Amino acid sequence: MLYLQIEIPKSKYSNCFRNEFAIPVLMIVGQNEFGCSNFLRRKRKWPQIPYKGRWQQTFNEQQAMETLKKTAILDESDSNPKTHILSTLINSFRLYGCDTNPSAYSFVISNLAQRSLFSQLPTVLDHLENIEKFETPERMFTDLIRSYGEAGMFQDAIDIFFRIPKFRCIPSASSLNSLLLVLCKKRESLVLVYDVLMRSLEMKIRLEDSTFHLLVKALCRYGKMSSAIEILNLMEDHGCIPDSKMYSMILSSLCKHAGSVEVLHFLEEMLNAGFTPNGSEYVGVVTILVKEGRAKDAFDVLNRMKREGVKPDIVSYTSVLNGFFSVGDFQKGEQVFDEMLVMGLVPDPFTYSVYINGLCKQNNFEGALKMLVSMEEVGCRPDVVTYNVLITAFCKVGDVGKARELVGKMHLQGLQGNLHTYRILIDGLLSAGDVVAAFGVLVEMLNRGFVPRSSTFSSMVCGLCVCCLPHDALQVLEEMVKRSVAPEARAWEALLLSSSFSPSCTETLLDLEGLTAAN
DNA sequence: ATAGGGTTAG
Repeated sequence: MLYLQIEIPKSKYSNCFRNEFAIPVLMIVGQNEFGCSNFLRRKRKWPQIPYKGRWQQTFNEQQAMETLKKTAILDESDSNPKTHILSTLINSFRLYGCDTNPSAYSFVISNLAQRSLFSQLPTVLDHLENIEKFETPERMFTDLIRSYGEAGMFQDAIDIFFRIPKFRCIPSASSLNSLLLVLCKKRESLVLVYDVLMRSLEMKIRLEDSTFHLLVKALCRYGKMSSAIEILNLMEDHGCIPDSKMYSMILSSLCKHAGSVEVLHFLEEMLNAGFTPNGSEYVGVVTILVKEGRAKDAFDVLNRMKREGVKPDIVSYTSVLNGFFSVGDFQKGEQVFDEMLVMGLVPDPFTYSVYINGLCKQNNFEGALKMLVSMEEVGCRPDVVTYNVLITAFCKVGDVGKARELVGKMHLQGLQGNLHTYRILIDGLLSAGDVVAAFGVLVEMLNRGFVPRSSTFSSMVCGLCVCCLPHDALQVLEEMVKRSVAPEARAWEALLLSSSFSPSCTETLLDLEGLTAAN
């Protein structure tokens, strides 16, 4: 049915309806059983025609709702409305001679919640509970619980949930879920979940897959992994079946929040349940094994992937490669690298950085530089990390000349150094005793907005003092204080010693020390 | 289908 609202002059038809507003009259157009003219002619006969009674009742209820909504809107602009919205609700429906209905209460409750007028809710709810006779739709409570949650009123959310039966409504998993979602929003309210679940079971609410799903999701988010697994195992008792998504969530979260033992154990459980992790979930497993120095086990997982029909990608190979190199098993690393190529995988800058780092660790600098050239030859552009790896290696062996050369090469390729580049280079130059060059790089670093570590700053101060440049040293110290980096004791000592000949320096120094102490 | 997941330093 298509409805069209038009305004009819009040004087002519004001007896149609008991409405003090300008009355919008519903004209029915298109296909309907009344027709426009019938509608107006038969208006007085409606009460006598029983089969049209329902239509009229609906119509009156609509009119009452309109009045209620209009008044509510008027009240919204009024900062201090005179009447309680419950009175408006009752009056609007009384005006049209019809009974209040669930939609009216839904409107009033969501209206109050939207306007954060929670203090008015108890009156409305009491009336709904004690005076009304209709069965309240559960939807009203799920919405209200969500609103309480958004307002941080967790206890009210809990209270209304347990009060649902008093409103002639049988609570199901949907209102339980809405309450659980509220309680899972904050870590502190998680402790209330258990009690709510127990009481829900007493109320004979049937837990659904969705209930377990949201609980597992929340527990994973907070890293409460043993609880998440416990919930997963509880599902069967309630006639629910975990899906692959839940296993995936737990596996990925375990990689973040637990150790490799738990991860491997759960991986077995997941596979036994008939679910296969996807590529990135496997990467997580490989990565945690590598992080714990279990390169061999990581490699086993790689082979496990192949057996499960998941092709290991460049990321998992790079991780395993890194695993073998970081435990010093270079032979196995080389083997993995070759296997990766055989598998048709194309190394990317990550892979090359790891590989070059491995070569450097073996002191094979020639090989590392060759690798840099060959990656470029195959069209893989080295990135900042690739250069940082090489710069670190050359700084470590004291070849700062080569390190600076690499920085130059990097710049030529349009690559800017990052925070690490500067830290590595300055530390390297200072260890090599090239204080002046280090000072130059430090100035550039500060100009680019990077903040050196306290140790770098302090070494710089000491270095400048040794070179009899106390004024520059003092300047560096000032820059530190400006950036809230606390100087190490050796920096103060070096400066105090070297500035003992210059009273003005000492004065500035004491001021700075006071400033630092105040911080 | 996509991206992101994997690298240095400490």
